[in-house]
Amino acid sequence: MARPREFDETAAVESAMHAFWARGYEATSTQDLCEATGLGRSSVYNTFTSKKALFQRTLTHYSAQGLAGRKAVLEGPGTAADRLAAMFDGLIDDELEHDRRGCLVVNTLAELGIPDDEVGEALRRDTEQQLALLGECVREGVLDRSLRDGRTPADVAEFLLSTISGLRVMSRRGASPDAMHAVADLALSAVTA
Amino acid sequence: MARPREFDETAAVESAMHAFWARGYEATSTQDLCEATGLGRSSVYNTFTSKKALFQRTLTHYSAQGLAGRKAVLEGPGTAADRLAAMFDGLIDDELEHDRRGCLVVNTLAELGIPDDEVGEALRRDTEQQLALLGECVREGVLDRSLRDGRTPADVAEFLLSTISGLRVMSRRGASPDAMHAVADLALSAVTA
DNA sequence: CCAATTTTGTACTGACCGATACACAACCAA
DNA sequence: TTGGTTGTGTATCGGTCAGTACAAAATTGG
Repeated sequence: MARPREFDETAAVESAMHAFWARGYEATSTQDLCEATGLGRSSVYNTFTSKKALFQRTLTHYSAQGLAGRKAVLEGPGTAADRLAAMFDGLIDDELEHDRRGCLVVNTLAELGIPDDEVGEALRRDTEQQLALLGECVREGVLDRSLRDGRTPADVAEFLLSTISGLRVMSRRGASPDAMHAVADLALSAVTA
Repeated sequence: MARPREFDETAAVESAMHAFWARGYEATSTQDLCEATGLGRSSVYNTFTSKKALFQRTLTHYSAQGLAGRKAVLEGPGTAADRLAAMFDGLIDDELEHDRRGCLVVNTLAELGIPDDEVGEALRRDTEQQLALLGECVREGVLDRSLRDGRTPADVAEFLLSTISGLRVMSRRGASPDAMHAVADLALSAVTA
């Protein structure tokens, strides 16, 4: 047909994701994105149309990646309570490994809220899927008797997601791992049987 | 001595605060700040030195205001558990009244992390004071037997502050008041006797 | 080898960024 | 009234912003 790409599109999205993740949407310039991806301006705009469109791509990429990892933990072995504990441990480890950048979705929600465009849609979709995943785990926990009954799974899922967000913000302000583990433990104590 | 100011400095800080609060630090331009405060560029720079310095002023102003309000609730009447419940109710009402802008401190933490300057110092100071206030309330709750014993007040304070941050993010993504109340209630159930 | 098609590099666009220079207006002390 | 001092308005600074124009380069099917 014509001249082929000289780069891997997914790898470029991944690189752009790290740039946005580290600096936030507004503070990341198109120049930053070129340097992060190694692409020229032409290639960036030819492939991704605009800064916002590329950001939306990175968001959905981040979301899919994060959901897959979380799903692997929440559908793993052990009781639902065990799996939730593992999820929190994983989150804290992740923060320590990734320089306390927080969660791209949480950071974006705080910076932009839910904008009335595709970015907002991506944020909403991620939230819905997180809640669905957590809600399913809660339902399983009621059955395996590791989680308390009495609240709707949806409410407990909201509580867990809120705790996740709280931990992400906590990490962002540099709280100690011990403090974060204590918070996760206290949150778990509210839902375990 | 010389020509007097034609504006109230505190009122200008308050206006700038709302601009930063609504749009975030990076997305708020000096032009926005001039329009929000009603001042000319000269007056802004003559009075506040730089955009960042003005932002730091708005942060400390916001923090002092928020801490005063929270202190009034947490040192009010009733058991410690009652006061914590009132705090959460107040937070949710506040979010609904203020167009789900979240908390300026939480939004800034998510957007900037803890920068190595006076802004970072202001963020740290606010966190410390929030934790101190919450910790004191927890200590009182152990004494009046409305709160569970067994965790250190510092850990419980971290949990409560994390829940507050979580609720702020939750509000930012447009969660329903019912869902937020359910989260606050579940968090309270983890700490009440 | 040649057209057709797409990617790439370079240069550039107008707009806006944060910040400043400077003249002038407005006040106070004397 | 005058001199000193400070606030204000206007015009502007160099730099960077997101985005584009366009020609050269690289590939395919014919």
